[in-house]
Amino acid sequence: MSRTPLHPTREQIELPMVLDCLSDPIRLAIVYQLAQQERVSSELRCGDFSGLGAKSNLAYHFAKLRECGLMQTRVAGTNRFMRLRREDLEARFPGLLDAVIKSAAKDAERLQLLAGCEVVEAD
Amino acid sequence: MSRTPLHPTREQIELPMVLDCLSDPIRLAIVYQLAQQERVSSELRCGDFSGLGAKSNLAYHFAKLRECGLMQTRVAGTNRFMRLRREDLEARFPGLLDAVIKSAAKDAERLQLLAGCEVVEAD
DNA sequence: CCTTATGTTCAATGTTTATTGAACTATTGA
DNA sequence: TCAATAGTTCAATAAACATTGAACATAAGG
Repeated sequence: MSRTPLHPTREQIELPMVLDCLSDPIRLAIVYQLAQQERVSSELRCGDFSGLGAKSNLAYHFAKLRECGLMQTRVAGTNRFMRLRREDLEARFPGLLDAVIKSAAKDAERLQLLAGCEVVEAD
Repeated sequence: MSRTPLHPTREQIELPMVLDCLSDPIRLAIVYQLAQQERVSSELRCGDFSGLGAKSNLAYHFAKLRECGLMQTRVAGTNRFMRLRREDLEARFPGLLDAVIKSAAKDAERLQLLAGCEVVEAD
């Protein structure tokens, strides 16, 4: 397995790529779940999203989320911890991420955003 | 030419479709141009976007923008007038459209948003 | 009428996309 | 050292997408 993957710099983050990333229901669910969890911890493992699909498909979506600058991946042992790049996104596109997450929250059931993912309390 | 095309009701507007629509550079440019023009007039003709591509390709993008609920089309003679469905979008996804348009404005040159479209003063 | 202007629709093309299962890599812990 | 765990990568597939030009429909103006 390669080392920690490449991420775009803040300046390299592009609006169309970000919007396209967020337009996929699975990726939107990943981002939403990360945002929900933020009050508890800013990071989640890949495995915490297993309710959203098969491992290899999730890896594909994780890669897209990384490439467009929405997420950071940190390697720790056999785990990868993901977090939203809130500050970078806020710097590039003020208010955008929040607006999307709030919009998603409004439609949470319609979007089946929480399919199979109980939000776990940190210990 | 068929009569005024179908538009989704406010409640039928879906977040992923809206984001996907806005993720295409040409459609983003159309929305941006409509938003810029709003201070002068809330409507633009299809032909006003001819700087963005070939007619048939634009018609394709117009259809997408209509189907996802971002635009309204009004038929008047041989012209079609388009306007942003601001109120419906604000009701469904508060703050989202503004955040996207502001983000686009920030990157206007990078996105080549105004390619071939001088904003015309109303008379 | 006939012509012109405005858009849409259609068919064809090539590209990108999401999804799957299998193979692979790397790390942990027994 | 061996097995189990966590993720990624690859190849294959089917579906969706953007783009083009030609054909079409409709309305306006001479």
